[in-house]
Amino acid sequence: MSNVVTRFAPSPTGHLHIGGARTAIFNWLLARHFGGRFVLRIEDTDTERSKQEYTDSILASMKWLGLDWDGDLIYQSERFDIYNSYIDRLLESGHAYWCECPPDEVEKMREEARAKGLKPRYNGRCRSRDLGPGDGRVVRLKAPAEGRIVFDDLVKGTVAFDVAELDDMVLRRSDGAPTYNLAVVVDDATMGVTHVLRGDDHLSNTPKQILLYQALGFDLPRFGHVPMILGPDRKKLSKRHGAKAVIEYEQYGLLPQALVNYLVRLGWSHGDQEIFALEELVEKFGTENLNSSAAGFDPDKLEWLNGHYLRETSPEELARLVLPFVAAEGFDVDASRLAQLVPLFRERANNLVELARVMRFMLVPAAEVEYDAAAVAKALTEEGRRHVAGVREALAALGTFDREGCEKAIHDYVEGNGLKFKQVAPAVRVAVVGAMGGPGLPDMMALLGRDDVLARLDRAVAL
RNA sequence: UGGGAGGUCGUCUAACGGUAGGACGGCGGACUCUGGAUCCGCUGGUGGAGGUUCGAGUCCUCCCCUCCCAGCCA
Repeated sequence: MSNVVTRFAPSPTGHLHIGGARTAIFNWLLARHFGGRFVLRIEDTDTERSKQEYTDSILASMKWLGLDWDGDLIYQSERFDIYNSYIDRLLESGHAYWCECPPDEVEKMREEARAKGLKPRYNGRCRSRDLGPGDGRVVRLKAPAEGRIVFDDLVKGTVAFDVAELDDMVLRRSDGAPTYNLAVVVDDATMGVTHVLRGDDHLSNTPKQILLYQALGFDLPRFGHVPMILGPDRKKLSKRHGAKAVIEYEQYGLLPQALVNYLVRLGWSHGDQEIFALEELVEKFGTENLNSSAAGFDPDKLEWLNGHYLRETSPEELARLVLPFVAAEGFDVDASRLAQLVPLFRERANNLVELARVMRFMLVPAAEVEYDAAAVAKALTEEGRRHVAGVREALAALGTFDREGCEKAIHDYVEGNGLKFKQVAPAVRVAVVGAMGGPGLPDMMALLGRDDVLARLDRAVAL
């Protein structure tokens, strides 16, 4: 057992989005690569915004992605006593103090600083007043007056901050609840977390947290700050860029391995390789090739990758996966039937919703086939219907109704009438499936069976 | 405004200071029914200006642009 411990610490204030998912994947891979532990911790210290429905959604998405965690799920809201005991220690050792300045007064200090072109922050008014506990009071860190904090970031290299830039952040709110920076330090230290991979929106929090590590006498973990995911236009990612929550990708018919592969490749590389199985990622992943510049989300590449995985999945597995999507279209089909269909149809879809859709004409009875008007106008002319009738007779006479037989029957009609396949096939195709597109005609016929095909051809002739 | 992080084809990502390549996308071709599959080809880039060097995407300086932080949110 390695001593590497990583964690993913989402706040249940929304569904898991791709930025968070990528962070989770990176941490999971690092732990698994080194045979270490991966901890899942729900950071619900903001009791107003945290919701159980989001916790449930996040857990479901983690499971869908295949990111299993070690040990019990941890909720910060259950550990307030622990955090507060550490805050008390900081008070005793002189690293923290009580402050009675209310939020609106602190905001005035910020405005004054802004007016002077300085950083907007708390000005330290209660710092030397030696106040004790009291209603409405908070506890603040007594940050050092001077110095530099330098650390070696796994992604960004050496990063330095001047302590003078930090203010005396709140550690305990006036309602007694601990704040994020205190809780995260206490948790990571007491859980033995060795590596903290997170978004670089927390880069500026790192010097504050290092001050806490030092004041509490904890060993520092290795920090790695991965860039935010942007839109393709390099602006902050939003829905207008096509970004969705993980649960929405699941509903959209994405395969988890495609999303994992795509997100890993968005900020990490292993030479020119694009496709990675999960086991391969576990084997090859490391922090060395994590990219320090922000990447833009590309829905087209994600779509292409998902199509690749659709084609790589076994027919039986794919049938099982697409079954709920077929059911959502209103069809009652068993998985063994779908396992026959999906090898043909997966070439024409890039996600499970599409796969269910492109197969639909194979799932309805002959009498309910919907005809595409443009296709009918183009192919089922009088001449076209004559061809359909002729092919119908050849098919009816077949001894064995299989793919080869169907192909031969069409060819026999074609050659017997001095025609070309392409003069006959479009009409037959529209007659059988109602549209111009789709897999090979003989293949589909064989899967529909003689009676169904003849009924479809008869119906088209009668149009 | 102050602090921090970044900038290679449209997007992702390679390139010991030594030939800027791969993938997706786009365009074209092949595939003797259709084609969202498959195969082949083309297109397309180092933000700008200086400097160091035999040689710079790579090192240095300035300018420009983007992102993040500056809640008693996380």
